[in-house]
Amino acid sequence: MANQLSLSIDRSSPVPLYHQVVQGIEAAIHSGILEPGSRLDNEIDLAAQLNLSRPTMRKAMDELVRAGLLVRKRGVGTQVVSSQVRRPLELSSLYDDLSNNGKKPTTEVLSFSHVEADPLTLAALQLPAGSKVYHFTRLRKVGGKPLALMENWVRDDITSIDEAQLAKEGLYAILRRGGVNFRLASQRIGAMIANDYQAPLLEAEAGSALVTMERTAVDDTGRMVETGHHVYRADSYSFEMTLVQR
Amino acid sequence: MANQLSLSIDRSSPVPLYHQVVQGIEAAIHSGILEPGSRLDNEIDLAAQLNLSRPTMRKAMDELVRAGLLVRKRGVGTQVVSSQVRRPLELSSLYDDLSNNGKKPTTEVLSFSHVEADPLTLAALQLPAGSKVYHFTRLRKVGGKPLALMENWVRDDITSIDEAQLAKEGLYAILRRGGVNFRLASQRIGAMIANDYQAPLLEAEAGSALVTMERTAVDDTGRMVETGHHVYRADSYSFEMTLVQR
DNA sequence: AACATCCTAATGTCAGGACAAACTCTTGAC
DNA sequence: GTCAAGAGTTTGTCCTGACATTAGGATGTT
Repeated sequence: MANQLSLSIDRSSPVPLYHQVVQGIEAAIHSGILEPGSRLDNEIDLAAQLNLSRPTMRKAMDELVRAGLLVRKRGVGTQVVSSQVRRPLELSSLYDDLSNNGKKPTTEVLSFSHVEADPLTLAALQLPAGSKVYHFTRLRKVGGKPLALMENWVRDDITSIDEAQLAKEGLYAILRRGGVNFRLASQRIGAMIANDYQAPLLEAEAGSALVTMERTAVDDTGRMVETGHHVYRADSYSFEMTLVQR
Repeated sequence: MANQLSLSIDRSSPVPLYHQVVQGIEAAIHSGILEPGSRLDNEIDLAAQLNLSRPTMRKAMDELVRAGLLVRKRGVGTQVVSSQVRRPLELSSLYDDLSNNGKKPTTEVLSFSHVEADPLTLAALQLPAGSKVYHFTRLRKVGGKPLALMENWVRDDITSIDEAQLAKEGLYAILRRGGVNFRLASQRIGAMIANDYQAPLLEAEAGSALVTMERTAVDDTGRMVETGHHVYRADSYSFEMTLVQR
């Protein structure tokens, strides 16, 4: 049952070999060369076809299994999963998500200040008393229609932020350029009713449904970098994700 | 900087060695033996201390990094992450989540039928025309208070389901006992306003906010097993999750 | 024809080694 | 005193090899 998925591996590339394999198989699945449900060759043959060792091949397949694209069964083989699934929720900003989907988001900075953090923010970011933070609220629109109302607090000892930057690009892009390597974020998603402040800004009726998200992001040194409270129009936004059993 | 985390590895156990290490370190972190921010010994020493090879040790640490408990940096070492983060959203049912938190959920079956699937359900579960499915709605309460209203469709060629079972335990427990090995699920979380049907059942006022979730679950053979539409009282439920950068 | 048993194929686990790349700290030069 | 070069440490990648475990088909027996 040969399944020639003619990938090419570039051994002089700085991209690790197993990651090249991941990208190759991912592309083959998304382009339809590998159909949902079809079986792959066994690991040993695949490794031999690409002149790789089995551990390297396995590491690549491990990632694809984790991502939910492949399913392995001992004694049987490896199959392309029935597809129709989305990528897992990524550690990215709304701005990135929209840009990647070809949309053109615009940002309106409603307020911006550099102030001493209130006790709740100190706790959320685990900062010592008296620390200053950036505090700002933004309104994000897509195609002229309001989508999200975002309030954020960011520690100020990483990179400086100004209002003009925030209007031009996403918060995460600014922070990444400031040297922040995000590692993880914990977030909570819920719902609420639009209040009298939110409704007109989002051009929604008072009493309509909003999706709420609270998030705190941590960088690779363990610092809490950013915390925020966002609300989205429920008729225009929802969170999609894929859960993988481990 | 020795960091004796006296784990014991049982080589005669059927549990893989790397998984024993994962459990051991996980326990050490949760019990506070390994404090947040503390550095672990390097991989080679750790492997030697436990009489393991480096690849085995690395595989264990890979899992912990993926789970967000550890952070590695080349040339520097491995640290316990600042903690305070929750476990990732698991592929589990509401019933399991509540039971694990010590709550005592009760389930009321509002409707139950075994019927031909409508076109939307056929598409969601990728079934051939004319297939029959179980269709039921349930109301879940905790401490006597309504929390969730759940409508589900389940394919009928896996295991039989009856009303009495659904009142006693969670859907996923029934399916797992029927031989289903869940692999992944894709879900969408959003918000809506309680309508006249939902509000009285959830003992909420009409017009109050609800969290909505739509989910389709896939087993290890690639079959779409179950799809459902759930709504939760926004004042009693929200989705918490940890996102890990990869 | 039905059933239990063996065999094969595939993934799962584990070992040991080698070199590359990145970060830190020290040392040295200016 | 400041900056740059280098050494050492630690993780990242990749290889070869071996055996265990499981699923499913083939085989043989009753």
